[in-house]
This record gives sequence, structure tokens and C-alpha cells, in this order.
Amino acid sequence: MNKDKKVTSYDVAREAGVSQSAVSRVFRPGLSVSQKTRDKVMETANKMGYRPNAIARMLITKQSGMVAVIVSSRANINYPEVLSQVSKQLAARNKRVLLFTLDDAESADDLFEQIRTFQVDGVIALAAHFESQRLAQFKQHNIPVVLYNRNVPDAMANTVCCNHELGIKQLIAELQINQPKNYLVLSGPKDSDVANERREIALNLLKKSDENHVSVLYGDYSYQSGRDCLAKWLKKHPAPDAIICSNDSMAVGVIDEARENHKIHIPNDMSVVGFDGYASSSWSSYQVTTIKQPLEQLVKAAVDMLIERIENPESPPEARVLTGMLIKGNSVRRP
Amino acid sequence: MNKDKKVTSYDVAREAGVSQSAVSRVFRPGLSVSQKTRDKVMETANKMGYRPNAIARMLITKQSGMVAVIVSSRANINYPEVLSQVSKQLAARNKRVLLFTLDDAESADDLFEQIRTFQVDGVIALAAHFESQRLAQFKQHNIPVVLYNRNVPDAMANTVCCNHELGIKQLIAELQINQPKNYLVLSGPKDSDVANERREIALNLLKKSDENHVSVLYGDYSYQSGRDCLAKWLKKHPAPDAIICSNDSMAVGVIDEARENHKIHIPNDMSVVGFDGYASSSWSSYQVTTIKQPLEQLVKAAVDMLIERIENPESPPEARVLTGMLIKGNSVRRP
DNA sequence: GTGAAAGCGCTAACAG
DNA sequence: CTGTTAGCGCTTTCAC
Repeated sequence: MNKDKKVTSYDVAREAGVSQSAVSRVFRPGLSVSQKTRDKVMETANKMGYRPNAIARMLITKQSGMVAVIVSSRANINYPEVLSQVSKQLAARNKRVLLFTLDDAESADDLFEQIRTFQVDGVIALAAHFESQRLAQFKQHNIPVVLYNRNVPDAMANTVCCNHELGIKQLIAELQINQPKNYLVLSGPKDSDVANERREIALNLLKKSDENHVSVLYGDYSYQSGRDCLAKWLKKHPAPDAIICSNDSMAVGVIDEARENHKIHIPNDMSVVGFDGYASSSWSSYQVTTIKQPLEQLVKAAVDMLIERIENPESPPEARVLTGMLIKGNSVRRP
Repeated sequence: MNKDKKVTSYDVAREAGVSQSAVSRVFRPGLSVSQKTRDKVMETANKMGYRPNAIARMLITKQSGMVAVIVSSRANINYPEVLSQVSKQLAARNKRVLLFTLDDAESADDLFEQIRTFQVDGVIALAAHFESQRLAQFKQHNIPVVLYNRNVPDAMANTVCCNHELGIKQLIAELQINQPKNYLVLSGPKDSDVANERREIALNLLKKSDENHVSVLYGDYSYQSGRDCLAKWLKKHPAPDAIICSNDSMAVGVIDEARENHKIHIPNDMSVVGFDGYASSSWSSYQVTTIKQPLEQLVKAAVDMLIERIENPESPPEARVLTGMLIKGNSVRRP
């Protein structure tokens, strides 16, 4: 067993009495080598503890086998699961995840240079702060990018997204069983594309009926912001009939605040809906009515799409929209 | 602007009228280059869109600048945050995270070969399935490893961990305000080192008094397993006075099950404590009394330790134990 | 099927 | 301070 120096293909070749390129061939799948040579090489390789050096391979093949995944730490609470899914599914396609964090738009230039330096084969962006204008830079350098959970209107991007329009339609249909009059839309932050989209969809749908009274508040997707927004609202206004939250965390915050500090019963006095299908929002004390994102399928779509773009760089931009599932919880009053 | 071919340092050198090594020097921090050359190189480099190729650099310096981080998907719910912290703190030390998932012990051999292939500078293991016997393999190949949130008794490992002993002592002290007699210890899975440690500490502390009646159940750290375990227990036994859960998710599950299906009031009829300080466990409906892990400091310790081991491979194994903070929630009855 | 030889893009002595 | 010269460990023609 080697202890200090790394074993190279030359060492193995010498020991096995073959050429270095023979060793190389044995370790590259699908290359023709005689069974005899293969066995001999494999045996000495194992004995010497040889492993091909991926770095050297990258240098020559110009394929790093790595995909940059960009996350933010103020992330959507779903991302842990998304991330391990991404890693697993990319591993199945023989790619690794090189992780980058992006917490503010300012450091995006840096990030770009970093990613370029590492010669990644492609990029999956989970981070809200990854602005779609950045796409041009990547395109210029022929680095395929897939945006996860994003819907870019002008459609020059590869995106994978849950069907927000349909989902919010379903949620509003649920709410309307009670014929509410006063709605509050609790949006995510203004710098989040998804938050903006969900909010606008809700507002447009609600605008269709003149009878609806609709107000908007802005949180930051967090539990606490759900609480704070509701508390602030109730200082000057009566409780609305229904609150449409841009995600589940805020919905849970709203529910807790309503119950704890305002003696508002959910769902009897007020209905609340969320979005995402985050596990905690289904806990008995909340049972938020929400749209569950088809996480595994979304990730699969994103990975498939990226691989496709890596293998065939000329593929035109594509948006895949998957349908979420309505979870009928207990946060909407039933007649 | 280049469109197709990648720009190399030779291209820049030719264009700027200097040698290739001059270009190399400009892009390596801390090397002496005259201001004039530097400016000229930088200008043409920018003009041509040149970025040094990290892969080539890795090959020659034998430092990949990458750290393998091993996670599992059935992960501790804290890991999202841990992961982005790790990524951020490693980035500050000029290292990137190469992510690997490990979901079952069987694939660990594969994982090891993968990691070796990528020539990572070090490894941080967050995954419960990463068995400490594996350490020998890494040591043999001089790859430093730090185990996060793990306490390996025989101490031949670099570990970073929260002080479980102290934490559980504090939790039990809280519980004992009501002088409970019947305890239930709800442990995490038997194949988790941390779960085993937390369970044994609790059992040992409780054994000290002959008056205590203590039983043990095994969950899998999930919310649902908390519910299931309690339900199963209550079929044959009366409710205990106090339940000590190995993590917060199970504690929340226990609380929901008790309230919803058994009309047990928490904390009046039964006290529950958790461990970790997971955000959701502090939501008003639960307010679990727990120990909050000092996440940021733990990550910092792990990263510091790893960098230290990378720079100085001879450093002896070290265990760093940080103290968590007791969160007095509302899941323990007060007299 | 196999070996020889030429690099991939860069860093690191080493002279000048 | 700058340029020249060897490689890092591998893949990939190209003869044989």
C-alpha cells in the first residue's frame, strides 16, 4: 500500500509490464482492451491502490464533470431536500455538485468568475438573488444554465417551475367556498421573482370580481415576517376573511399570530392558504391548505434539461412547468 | 469578446507582448510583477475575457481547492443551514464545496473512490451513515477528515460536537422541577452515533435515582416517528410524566400525537424535551424546551480544524466540544 | 489490440 | 523583475 506518494498510471504500467496508455484504456469505460491486459492492469492497480486522477482527465477532456449549484442561505426552506436530490440525481448522470452561495446581488460578479475558473459543465441556480440578467454572461461563455423554481417571462432561459397560475387558482377556488369579501395577499420579498409572480397571479385572479376587497403586504418568506405582517395589519384594520400567503412559512406565522395574540380562530374566523407544501406546514397544529410542489420531478426536470444542454449546446431555451398538488388542510373554513 | 475557443494564458501573453509566465504571475496573488506589466496584462486579459483555468492549476499544485462535504438526504433538518454555512466559511478560506450524498452504508466504498478521484483537499462529514471505521481509509491516503456533530469515543478522529452531556443534564434538571417518576426516552435510530450517545447519556443520568422508571423507544428522528412511537406506547401503557426526545422533530411529533389523538395536555399532563433548537420547534404551538446547537460556531470550528489539518497534516486528532444553549420553552410543566 | 508521442493550461524552478 | 524550460497525470491520435 502506498503511503506518501500518489500512484500514477505510469507506476501501474511499469509494474504490470504494459504501456501507460494501456492503463488509461482500462480505466476508461467502453474502450477495447484484451481481457488479459485488463485483468493484469486491474490487479496491479488494486494492489498499488491506484485511482485515476480526475483533475488530469478534466484538463484534457475539457469536461470537469462538475455542475455549479448556486444557493442562498436565506433560502427557501425546501432547499435542503432539493439540494440532496440534485446531488443524487446528478451523481446518477455521473456529475458532481460544486456548491456556491450567493447572498447578495453584489457578489454575483465574483461568483461568475469563480464558476468560470472551475470550468464547470453547467449551472443550476436555486438562489433567488441570481438575477436573470446574468444569463447573458453565461451564454457568452457557453455555460448552460438552468433556473430552478423560476419563471422568466421573456423566455430566453431554461427554467423549471411549478405551475403557479393553476395552483393559485385552485387555492382561491378553495377559499371561495366561503365567499370571502376581504382578502389579504401576503407576498414574499419584492426582489424575488417567484414572490412577484405568485402575488401578481393572485391579484389578477381576485381582481376579476368587483366584490373583492384586496390588500397587499410584503414579508420576507420567513415565519416571523408572517407574524409581524399580520400584527401590523391588525393594528389598523379588522381581520380579513382570507389571507393568501406566498409560502407556507409565512402562512404558519400568520396562523400562530392570529391565534396567540388576537384570539382569531383559524379557520372559523379567518382562512389562510400557503404555497410549497413544506413538511412543517402539515403538522397537526397548522394543517395549512397549500400547493405541494412536485419536488422530485422538478429536480429531475432540471437535471435532465441541464444534461441535455451540456450534450447539445444548441438546444433552444425551454421552460418546463409541472403541476403541483392541492393539499386540502384545515386552514380554510368549510361551510 | 471570444465566443468559441477558450482563451489561455498564451493567447494573452502573445497579445500583450509578454511571456506566458508573466501572465501566470499576474494572476497568482503575492507574486512580484512590475506595475507596468501587470497593467498591460490585466488590460488585455479583460479585453479577451481571460480567466485562469483552475483545473490546470490544480493538476500542478496538487491542491484542488475543493473540500468534499458528505451529506445524507434523510438528514438532520438543520443541515440546510449547516451546508450553506459550510460553503460560505470555506469560501472565505478560498475553498469550494464538492457535495456528495451518502444514503446507505453500502455505497460508502464507491463514495470513497469518488472522493479520492477528485483529489479533494479534505472532507467534512455531516452524514450519519459515514461510519467512523472509514476514517482509516482516508488517513491512509492522507486526506484530512472532520466529523461534524459526532463524538467518536476512541478519539482518533477530528470531531466537532455540541456538548450533549451538559445539554441533557440541563434538560433533565428542567424536567425534575416536577419530580416526574416515569420517563420515556425516545431515541433516534440505532445506526446513528449521535442518537446512541444522547440516549445513553440520558439513561445514565436517569439511572442515578432509584425512583425513576425509565423506558426506551426508537424512532428515526422524523416527526412521524415521534407520533408513531407515542401512539404505540400508549396502546399498552399509561402516559409517562416526561419524554426525552433525541431531537426536536420527534418532540414535535410527540406533542401533536398527544394532543390530537390522546387528549393529553402538554405540558400539564406530560412534559416533553427535544434537542437541536430547530426553528420550527419554537413556533408558538409547540415551544419545545430544547438545547439549541451553536450552529455557526460549530461550523466555524469544523472549518478551522479542517484547514489546520490541510495545512499541517501532522496535527494530532482533536475533538472540539461546544456548549449549546438551553431554550426554556413551554413543553415542560412548571410547578 | 497495443505502444509511442504529443499535448491539455498552468506553475515553479532557474537563469539572465 | 522577466523569460525559458520542464513537467503535473492523463487522453488521444497514429503507426504498428
